[in-house]
Amino acid sequence: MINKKCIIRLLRYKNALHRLNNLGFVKVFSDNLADAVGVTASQVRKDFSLFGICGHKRGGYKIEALLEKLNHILGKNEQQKVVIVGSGNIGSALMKYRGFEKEGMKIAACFDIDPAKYDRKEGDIPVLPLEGLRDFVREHNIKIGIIAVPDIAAQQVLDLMLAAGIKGVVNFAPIRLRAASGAVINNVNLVLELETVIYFIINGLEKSIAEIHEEQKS
Amino acid sequence: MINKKCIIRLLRYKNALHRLNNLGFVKVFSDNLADAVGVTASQVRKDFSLFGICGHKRGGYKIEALLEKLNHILGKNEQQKVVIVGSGNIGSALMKYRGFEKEGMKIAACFDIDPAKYDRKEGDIPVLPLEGLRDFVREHNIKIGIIAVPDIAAQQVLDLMLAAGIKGVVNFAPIRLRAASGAVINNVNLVLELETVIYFIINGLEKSIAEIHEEQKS
DNA sequence: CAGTTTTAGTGAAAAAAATCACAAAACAAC
DNA sequence: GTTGTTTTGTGATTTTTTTCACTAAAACTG
Repeated sequence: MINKKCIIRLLRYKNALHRLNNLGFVKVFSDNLADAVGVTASQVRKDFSLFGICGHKRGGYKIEALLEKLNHILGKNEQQKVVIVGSGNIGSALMKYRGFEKEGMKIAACFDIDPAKYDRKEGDIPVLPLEGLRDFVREHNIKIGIIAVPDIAAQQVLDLMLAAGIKGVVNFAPIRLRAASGAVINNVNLVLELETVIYFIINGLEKSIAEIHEEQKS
Repeated sequence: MINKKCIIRLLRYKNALHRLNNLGFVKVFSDNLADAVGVTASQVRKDFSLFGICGHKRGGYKIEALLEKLNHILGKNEQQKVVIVGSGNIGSALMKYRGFEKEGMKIAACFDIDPAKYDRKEGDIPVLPLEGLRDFVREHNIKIGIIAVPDIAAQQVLDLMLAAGIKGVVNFAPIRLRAASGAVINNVNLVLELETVIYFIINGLEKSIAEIHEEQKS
């Protein structure tokens, strides 16, 4: 009964709660959260019920307490270190993107095969030769990697990562990578995200579908 | 019975077929495709069945014919023009990303409020003042937009886009935007993609979940 | 304090999605 | 041309996910 989709919704609730919290709100009702995340109020309550989270009849949920519970369920936020492989467009955008830090993730380094990309300047996130991946990952005990290389190289990079000891990967190459047993792979295909929207628009299905909602991970 | 998820799978099949085609293959079996896309062979056949696509018993599917049928169902590939709003990390990465062109999409222009970002050099994708969005969209009859601005500005940008006549949006700001009726919004939350992987790793659920697979669009 | 309203919590029901299982067609081998 | 094998196509079944419908607690109202 407790499944991927449910976990993903919990993560979304958490994010939404964060935002509400920063805005100074103290409590929420199931339908506020539902709204923020794009599901029904029933769904929110059922999800919480599944994890034994309970609020107050007529009083909703205390945001702070709720966040605490969610953090507990989702695994407390010790900062996770992440490496990126591929310092092209997407890789370097992710390197510079501030959003990860905010949520307690740190990009420890980026790796590339192109010496022109190398960067060891103090203050920058280092861009290092791919050969160093294995040692770096081991030394820093890194579990999570991001693949931002062309599709042709993606499988090879994945193999390297897994060999180095990485356990979870977000793959931005437009090819589905398969998880070896014991690893988690989340394939994110940017082109597909756009194509999906295009499909619904050119086929005039706007009416029927206000929201496309799905996730793809592996 | 014909739903979003199914459409998304069709798009994936199409992408996979493209790849196989380029590799010189001429026919596929349902299980090849299943493999490439990460579903079961039954699923592939059922999806095809739903759209009246049929192959040859024992002979599988001719890739070329299949692609043609899929293109027909998914709306023939006339090149779609797209605008981006936000010329920051993600926006400029997407601008430079070659993957869109390959699939018949063209980034017509990018818009920003920061004059330092403006770029009208011949050969580059132009980066223009946000004020010009409305006219540009109308003039070029653009239906699809990408939001790559900070969360705080996202809703405002969406409103602008919709007012200009854009019908479908991919939103990279880490906040869920709601579709006005008649519009399609696909929220892509990069941080969440990473968080999801982290969750499954730190909770040691690798065994149970080889693949996280879902999409979220709105 | 009795009545009214609001909102959580949850088992039951419904809907949606995926899988199974098997018939039918196509081809191969002999 | 009979037998055996492979692979599609699809109705039936199962599983999963979502929604419904109702109870009960809490908080207001006057």
